[in-house]
Amino acid sequence: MKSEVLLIEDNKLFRETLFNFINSSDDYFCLHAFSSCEDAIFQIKNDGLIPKVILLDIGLPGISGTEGIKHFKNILSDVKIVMLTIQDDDESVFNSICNGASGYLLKDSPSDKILQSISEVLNGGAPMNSSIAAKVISMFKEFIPEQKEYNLTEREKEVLKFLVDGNSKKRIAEALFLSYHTVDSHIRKIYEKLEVHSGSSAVAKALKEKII
Amino acid sequence: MKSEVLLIEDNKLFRETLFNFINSSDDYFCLHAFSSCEDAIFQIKNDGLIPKVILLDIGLPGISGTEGIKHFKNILSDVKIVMLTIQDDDESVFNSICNGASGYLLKDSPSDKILQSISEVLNGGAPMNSSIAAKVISMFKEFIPEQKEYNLTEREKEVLKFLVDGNSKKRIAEALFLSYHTVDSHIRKIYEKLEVHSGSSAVAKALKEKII
DNA sequence: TATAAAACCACGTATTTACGTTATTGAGAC
DNA sequence: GTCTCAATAACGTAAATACGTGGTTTTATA
Repeated sequence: MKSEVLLIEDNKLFRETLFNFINSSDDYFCLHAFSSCEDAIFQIKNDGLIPKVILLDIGLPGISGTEGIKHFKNILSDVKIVMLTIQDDDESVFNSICNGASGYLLKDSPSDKILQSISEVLNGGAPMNSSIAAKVISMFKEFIPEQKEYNLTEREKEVLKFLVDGNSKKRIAEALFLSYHTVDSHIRKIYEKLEVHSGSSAVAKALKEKII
Repeated sequence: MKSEVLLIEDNKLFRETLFNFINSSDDYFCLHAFSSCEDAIFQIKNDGLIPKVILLDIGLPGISGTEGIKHFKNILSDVKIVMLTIQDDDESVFNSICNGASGYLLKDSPSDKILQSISEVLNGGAPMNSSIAAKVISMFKEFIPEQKEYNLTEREKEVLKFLVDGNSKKRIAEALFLSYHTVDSHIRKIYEKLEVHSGSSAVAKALKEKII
């Protein structure tokens, strides 16, 4: 049985071309093609459409593609979303990922790529070309701070974890079967090495710099 | 002029096959193929090889591919690295990205994909198949926790920021020209809303869930 | 085998925190 | 026009914290 694909694209020519192309394929059919998220959301809610895949233009008037993802994920929990994008809109690609899009298809992709992408998202993949992938990697890399080395010992890291989890010295001592004083002295060492003077600061540093 | 590609792969058959294949191509040549990072590093340092691209097996004895990236990036600042990988080693893929690899090539990729990947990394892309891309996205998504809504007021968020920066109530009061008691009462509200009972816990929650 | 480092423990104390309770003022909601 | 909530402020206290200063034992490692 063919899987239903839903298309949302404001450019009439592109929409109709893509619509016809998908319907001429062996594996997919496209019952509806909309020019806005609003229209699509309305129809999904009223007619109970349950598409497997949505091809969603990233730059739409009204509710943008990026925003639309959230709505569609909300009303169609299992739907896979492939963004239709042009090169060079990092911010949108990033936000689309955050909102739960699966794939990224350049609007000028050859038509076989389009069917291939649909098939790939249905198999749990995240199709995107290498240039978009490079952007994704570079954007996400900013979220992974490279950690400085504070030369914490294993024990100190262990205690620090407990601190991060909000435990008091007393509780840590109990959990590790140690005297309160020992925990206290470990924490002093931690403060010294991290150059802080309070538990909160230690926790902040541990989390910000991914020490733990 | 052909671009030099360096190959590091411990499986003899695969190494030689790939070596010959690349050398039969129009655009690239492979002067050297090594079976370990150690060998490659030694030769690069001694013979002054300056490859443009390194095809690097992820699972190598001795210095692993993942670790090797750091060495190669160190001695060859402009080199692009494409990892040769088998499916299902999330951890390695993730670490490779962190260490600066650009592309990911499945070992069973068709040979034209190999040349295409080399060309793509040389053009700044990050070639990878959709299944690896899906893994990359899901791994990185863990670094972007979606924030719950705790309904902190602007003032409370402001105070929380100061807490995260390691300030005591007294200092916060001074900084915001407030009475100690006011700050204290803001912090109580924050604790209540975040459901915590200490500054450390509030800081941890603020950072972990990107409230701030 | 010296010797450094880590892990363990203790006493004391000034300071800070967490939290119970109460209260005034102003802005926006209904 | 009342009512809720944010923001401000205060008093008190038990508990926890940060840190000075001391010590022992174990474990690498030079």
